Order: sequence, then structure tokens, then C-alpha cells
Amino acid sequence: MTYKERKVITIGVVSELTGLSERQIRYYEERRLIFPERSRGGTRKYSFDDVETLMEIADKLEDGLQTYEIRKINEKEKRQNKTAMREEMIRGQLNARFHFNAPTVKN
Amino acid sequence: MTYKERKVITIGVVSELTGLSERQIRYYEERRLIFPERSRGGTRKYSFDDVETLMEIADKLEDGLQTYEIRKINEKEKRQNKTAMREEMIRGQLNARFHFNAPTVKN
DNA sequence: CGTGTAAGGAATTCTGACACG
DNA sequence: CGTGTAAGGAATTCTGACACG
Repeated sequence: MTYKERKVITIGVVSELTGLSERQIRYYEERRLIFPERSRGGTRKYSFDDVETLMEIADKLEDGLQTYEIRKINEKEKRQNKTAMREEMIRGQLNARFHFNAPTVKN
Repeated sequence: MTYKERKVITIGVVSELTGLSERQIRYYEERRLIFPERSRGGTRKYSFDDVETLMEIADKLEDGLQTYEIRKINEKEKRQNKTAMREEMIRGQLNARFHFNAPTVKN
């Protein structure tokens, strides 16, 4: 996992980075737009990816979208990303086979 | 600044990531091996770069080095990096000039 | 619906000191 | 020298609720 994905940032710092209030950040979690991890004590921990997601959420809310609409958009994007990754995997395997066979063609 | 360099991680998380005790982490700061930022309230904040540095420190201490020796090594590396970056800058400018002039040669 | 706030408690962090070796 | 620990206090975070609209 990359640094961008590691959940290590507390809500206070996320609040500074995004300009959002802690109240807003917790509310977006309640609406299932964001999914922090927790320390054993219960403290929320966010990733830089989460920070970026939060800024996108803020933009969409300013555009008049409601949280459930934003959630649907995000879930759709997540599905599309999965599909794209599967296609990428298949493409990679085909490429590997092509390069593996190519030299034998020359014989 | 990249995610790797942003000081956003609290000492408890750093302790988990590195396996070092908070006592150790604070002590290495006292010995000027590591330089966290502070929140307005005084809470230390570290970067992923700091986390990596801390793991290198731990390795060197296990090898029997003392903190002041580690500091000297780190300071030397820092100077060398600066020198390397300056050379890189110069190289970049020379390259830019070369590519900029090349087409005119053809006229 | 999305956000602010006051409330009380719990988790987290801070510093300076004593201890051991 | 490097690290553990108990001590007391301060900063940070948590939850559930009331408020407004």
C-alpha cells in the first residue's frame, strides 16, 4: 500500500488540510462518503486519499448535490475503477503472452 | 511538497509504524536526529519521511552507533543531497538550452 | 439536510524527573 | 548513553443531543 492510502492522519489535521470542520468530516462518514479507520481507543485515522475525497465532496456540496447523490457517484466510480483494473490485468497477461511468443515466430 | 514530506502523523501512529516507543522517538528529537513540527497545542507531527528516517536510526543504533554519530552521518547526507540537487538543476538547464537550440541548427 | 455548539468523558500527548547502567 | 516509568496537566477526540432551517 502506498503512502497515499495509509490511514494515519487524525481528524484535527484533516480539518486543517481540507478546511472542513470536524463536524462536517464526521457527518460525511455518517453518510458513508468516507471511511476512516480507528485506533484501539476509537480515534479516527484518515489517509491522504481520504483528504482528497473530502475536498471533492466539498466541491460537489457547493454545486448543490446532496450527500446521497455524492455517495452514488462515488460508488459508481469505485465500480468503474474495479472494472478498469480487471481489464488492465487481462491486457497485461495478453501482452506477456505476446512478448513471450514473439521471438519463436522468427524461427 | 509531496505526501511523503508532509508532517501530519501523531507520535502514537509513528510509534506503531516504526515499532519504537514514544520515549525513543522523543529522545531522538532531543538528540536532533528528527525534526517534527508542532500543532498550536504542542502536539508533534511527523512525515512518512520521518518514519523512514526513524527506522534507519533504529538500524544504526542496533549496529552500535551512538546518536551523535548518526547525526553526523545524516547531516553529511543532507549536504550531499543538496550538492546533488544543484548539479541536477544545472544539468537540467544545459539540457533545456541544448534542446532549445537544436532545431535552429537545422536552418 | 447539513452544520454549529455546549457537555461530559475518554484517549492521546506533553514535560520534567527519577532510575538503571 | 539510551530507555523505562509514574505523575500531573493540557490538548485532542468521541458521542449523543439540541438547534436552525
